[in-house]
Amino acid sequence: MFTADIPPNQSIYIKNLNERIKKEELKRSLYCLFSQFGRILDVVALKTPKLRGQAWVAFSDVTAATNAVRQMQNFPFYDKPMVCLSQVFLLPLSGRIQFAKEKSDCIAKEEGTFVPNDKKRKKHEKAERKREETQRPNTANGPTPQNGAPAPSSYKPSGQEAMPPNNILFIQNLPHDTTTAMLEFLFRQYPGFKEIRMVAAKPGIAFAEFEDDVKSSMAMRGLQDFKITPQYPMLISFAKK
DNA sequence: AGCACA
Repeated sequence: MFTADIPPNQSIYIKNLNERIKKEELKRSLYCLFSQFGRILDVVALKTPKLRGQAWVAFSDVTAATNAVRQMQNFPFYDKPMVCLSQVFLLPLSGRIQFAKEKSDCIAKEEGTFVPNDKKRKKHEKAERKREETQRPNTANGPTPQNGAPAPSSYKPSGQEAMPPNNILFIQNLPHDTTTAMLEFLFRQYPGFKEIRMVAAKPGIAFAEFEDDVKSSMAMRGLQDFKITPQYPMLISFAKK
């Protein structure tokens, strides 16, 4: 059963996020993290006192949202750093992802049922503005992503899709600052995951080992073309025997 | 802990 009595809908609500992450970074990370479940219409995160550490992700359909809630609940979250994009943030703990209580504005707008609520907005407007004024660059917190001008992706499909099934996957076209932890995060969602191996001397590629080739195939299907950054859809094939 | 979005 899902958390609480909120009926499934297109938007999910996430709480217990690391509050030190800047808003834009958090949104990008969540976008990256959840886009594996379907098309995302909007990610909302505010840093107001009441709303910090929380976020909403609106999907284009409830199936995607349902998968997101279900998968993330089964995820062995506890105390492991959650990694996405070049950002590491503390995970929401297991069970901290639910369906949103109310319809996201972006969805209401698509349906043509959107009605602005001035009262609520006015209140938060003030808080937001105040925050913006007092906000200063925050360098002391957490790792700073090293995203120096990403060279345009220079990958060419290598025809390895045709390799015979293998319990080990070969992953190409990764951003050069991809870490083992990021890939573990992505691949361990799939049953039978064993480990990620990267070679320091060869940036941009990695190996993901599964218990067998049926399980590795599932992960390949699920993560094929997953974009850790927008320019780099990952290219997954079976490793050479 | 905490359910919003001009």
